[in-house]
Amino acid sequence: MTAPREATRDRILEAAEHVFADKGYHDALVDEVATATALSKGGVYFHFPSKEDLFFAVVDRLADRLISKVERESSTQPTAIGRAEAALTAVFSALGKRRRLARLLMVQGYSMGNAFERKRVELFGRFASLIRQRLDEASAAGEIPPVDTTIVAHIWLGAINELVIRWLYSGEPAPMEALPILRSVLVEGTRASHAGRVAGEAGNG
Amino acid sequence: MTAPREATRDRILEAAEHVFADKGYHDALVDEVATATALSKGGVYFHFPSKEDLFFAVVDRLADRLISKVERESSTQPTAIGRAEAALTAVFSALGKRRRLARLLMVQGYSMGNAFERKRVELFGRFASLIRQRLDEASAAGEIPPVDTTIVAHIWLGAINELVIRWLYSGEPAPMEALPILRSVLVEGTRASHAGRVAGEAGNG
DNA sequence: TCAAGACGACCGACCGGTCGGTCGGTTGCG
DNA sequence: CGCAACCGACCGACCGGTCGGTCGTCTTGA
Repeated sequence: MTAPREATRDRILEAAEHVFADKGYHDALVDEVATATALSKGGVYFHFPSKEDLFFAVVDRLADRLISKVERESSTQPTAIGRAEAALTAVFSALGKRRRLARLLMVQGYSMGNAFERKRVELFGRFASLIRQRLDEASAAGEIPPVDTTIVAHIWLGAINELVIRWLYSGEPAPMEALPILRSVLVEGTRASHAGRVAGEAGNG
Repeated sequence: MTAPREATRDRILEAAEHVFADKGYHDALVDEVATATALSKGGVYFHFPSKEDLFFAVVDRLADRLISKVERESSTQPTAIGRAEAALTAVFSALGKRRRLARLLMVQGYSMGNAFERKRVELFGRFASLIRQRLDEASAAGEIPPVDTTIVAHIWLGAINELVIRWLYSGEPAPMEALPILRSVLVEGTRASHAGRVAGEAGNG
């Protein structure tokens, strides 16, 4: 296990994570990643075919970890709405504790330009699904009204996103301070929601 | 009024709006703006000192217009919570009708790199204030609980942001379809919210 | 046992296209 | 004439990606 080959690959990913998080995709130099890995540029290109591939590998790795963590932490709650709320809390506090993770996943990709669109949809789609699945359970269990859970999940995710970015850029409010309000507004709002496509097809996407 | 000087400036801003919205800051070329304005690069640089200044001028111009429009449309409601809801609706549907506006304000700035942070805080802060002011009135009138309206305003704005970006990138759901759910979840959630800094200082931002 | 070759991992100088910005020059209006 | 407005060829820093080469380790076979 961990053949030396994989070990080097991981070191590159680790270094790239730091560099991309600090500088953003565009301003990050492959040479910086190489130096931080104690490798030359050619060495980096031996393991990754392009800067773009390297960036996506970094993002995917972080997203996988975050998603596992959230699934683990939110699975212990007894009620479906409780699991949805736990997922919300887990995503928000994980991002709120690690600036680097948050910067990378929520901000720095855009500097790739329009090539990031696809990845952004996929990435946020995965996060939204985490929440949506729980909301679907809650809806099936009658714990919340039968709204379009995809839209509601994106509303939740968007709220998280904005609070995290604002915290990243301005330092306030501290996530732990904002969390109770976030939870309250979104959970109560979802419980009390009454509009939208109530009947028929909710998941035509 | 509209001295020829200002007229040319406006033509540049108009062209730049298109180019930046399509390509993003980084991938947009000053030469493209010049060509689209039927001007040379030197001509553009006669009116704007740098590409960065030009971009900010475009953003500020659009933000000013959007804010005036929202203020106008949301001021007619009789109740404070009604005005807050109208502001939400106005922002969301304005962005939902004009892809170019939405792309420019919500996405394409990031490709500037970290130099955009400051502007992003300012820009989103202005939009959030639109909502926050109405929430403050609602709070004072006892129409909603005394929560931290700055945080709630950012929750609203974040939800708008995510739904708009998702629509921009994937084409669905159509804003007009999502709006009722958005309104319902956020307004009811704000009405029913109970947690957070209830006492003492709510507006320390 | 050990030279001879093969190979994976890595090096780093270099290439080549790109693009923001400059500047000497031109135009036309008052 | 004089100045504002504009032209467009040119500069030069920048950086992703390439490629011929190196070096240590493994394989082979006599």
